[in-house]
Amino acid sequence: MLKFDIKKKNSLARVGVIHTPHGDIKTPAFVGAATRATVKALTMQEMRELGSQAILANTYHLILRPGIDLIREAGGLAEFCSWHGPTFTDSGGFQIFSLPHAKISENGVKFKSHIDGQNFEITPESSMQAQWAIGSDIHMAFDHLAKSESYEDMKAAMVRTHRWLDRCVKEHQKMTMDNRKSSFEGHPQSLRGRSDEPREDGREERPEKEVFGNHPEQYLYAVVQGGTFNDLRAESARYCASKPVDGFGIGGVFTADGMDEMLKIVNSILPENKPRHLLGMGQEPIDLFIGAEFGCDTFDCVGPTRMARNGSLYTLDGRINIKNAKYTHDFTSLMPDCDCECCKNYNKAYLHHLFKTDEITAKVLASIHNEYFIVHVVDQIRESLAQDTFADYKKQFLSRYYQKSATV
RNA sequence: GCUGGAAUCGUCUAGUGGCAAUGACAAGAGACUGUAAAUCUCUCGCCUUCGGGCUUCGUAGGUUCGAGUCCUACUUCCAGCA
Repeated sequence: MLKFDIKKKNSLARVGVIHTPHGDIKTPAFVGAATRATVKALTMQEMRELGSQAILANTYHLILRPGIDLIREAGGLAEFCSWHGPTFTDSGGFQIFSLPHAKISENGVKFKSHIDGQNFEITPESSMQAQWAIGSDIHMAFDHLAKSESYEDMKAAMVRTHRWLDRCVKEHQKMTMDNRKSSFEGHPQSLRGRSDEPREDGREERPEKEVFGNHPEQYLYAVVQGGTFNDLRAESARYCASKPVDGFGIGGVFTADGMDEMLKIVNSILPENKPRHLLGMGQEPIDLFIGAEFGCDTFDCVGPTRMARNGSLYTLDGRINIKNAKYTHDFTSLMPDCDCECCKNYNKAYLHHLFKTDEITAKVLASIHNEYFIVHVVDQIRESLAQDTFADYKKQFLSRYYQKSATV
C-alpha cells in the first residue's frame, strides 16, 4: 500500500507526504505534465531546479512512441527521461475522450495511431500492463469520460469506468504478485532494469524473465467520474472508495465552476488516509486553491507550459500576453518578486523580442517561468495550510490575480 | 539610344473585361485546463445606423454598360543589343 502521511488537516484540506519508491512528494503539490516523457521545452534538470517534485506521463502517448518495450528496456520511465523522482502515468483514458476516431466497446478502445495509421487497442488490462512496463510509481485506472454533458452519457461513462476499474484492480494485483514473485526468485538485477556491471561477453545485460518497470512496488489510483452531476459523483466516489486501491484520481473536471461543491461531496466520501489527484486541473490558480481547500493532494495540468509556449505568462496581477506591442520597450522584469531563472535574468522587452522572432529560447524561458509560478503557488498553498494562513493567502492572491476580470 | 519585359495593400505574390481585388509573410488582438497544440481563431484601404457607402492596382488620357486586366503617351525599374 502506498504510504501517505497526513501532517495536518483543516476540514477537507490537508498537508501531507506521499512516499513513493522514487522519493517523497510533499502535498499539496503540482505535478508537471510530461505527456511524452518530457515537459515540453524544459529539461528534467530545469524541472527539478524550478522546484517540481513529480512528473506525470501519458500511457497512450508512450505506447505510440517510443513504445513501452523501449521504456522497459531503458529501465523504466524515470531512468529513461532522467527524472530520478516520483512519477505518475495517466492511463490513456483521457484520449478516448479527446481523440475523434476512437471506437469504444466494453472491452476497451480501438483507435488508429494518429502518427502512422497503425491499429491499436487499449483495454483496462493492457493499460495496467503498459503502466507497469513504463514503471511509474502511481498508475491511473483506465477510465471513460463522457462524450456529452447529458446525464445519461455521464452515468453510462461512470458505470463503465467502474466496471473497468474492477478489471484494472484485478490486473494490477496480478502484476503486483507476478512482480513480487520474480523478485523473490532472485532477479534483483532485472528489477533495477540495467546492470551496472558489464557482462563478460560484452553483451548488454538483459533480464531473462519478464519484469515490469524498474522497481517492484507500483501503485494504482481509481478514477472518480460523474461529470457535473453531484449524485453521480457521490456514487462514483463510494464505488471507488470500496476498492483496494492506493489513491484516487478525480477526472472529467474542466472548470472551477461548481468544483468546490463537487469536491466537498467526493472527498468527504473518499477515505481520508489515501491521496487524491485532481486530474488535469491547474491552468487557473483558482483551480489549485479550490482543489487544495477541498481535499485534493496533487494536481497536473498542461496549461502552464502550453500557455508559456503561446506567450501567455502568469503574473501576480493575472496573465499577460508577452507578444503584445506594449511590451516592446518594457525593460522591467516580468515579475520582480519571482525567483525563477527567467525573471531573475531577463526583462519583458527581451522576452517580447524572443517571441516576436520565434526563438526557441522564448518558449524555454516562458515555460520555466509558468511552471515555476504554478508549482510555487501550490507550494505556498501548502505552507499556508501548514501555518493556518490559507484563508488569508487565498483571499490576497485571488483578489489581486483576478482583479482585472472582476472589475470588467 | 534601340528592342523586349515589368510596375497590384508594409513585403513578396494571384489576377487577361464584372474585384475592394488571391495566397504567403509581416503587423494587431484573442483563445488554450488528465497535450494529435512550437497550435488554433479573428482583424488587417477609409467610413459605416453593419443594409451599405467611398476611394483604390506607377501617372495621365482613351475604348467599353463595365478596365488591375484592352489602346495611347509619359515615368521608373529589369534584361539584351549598342
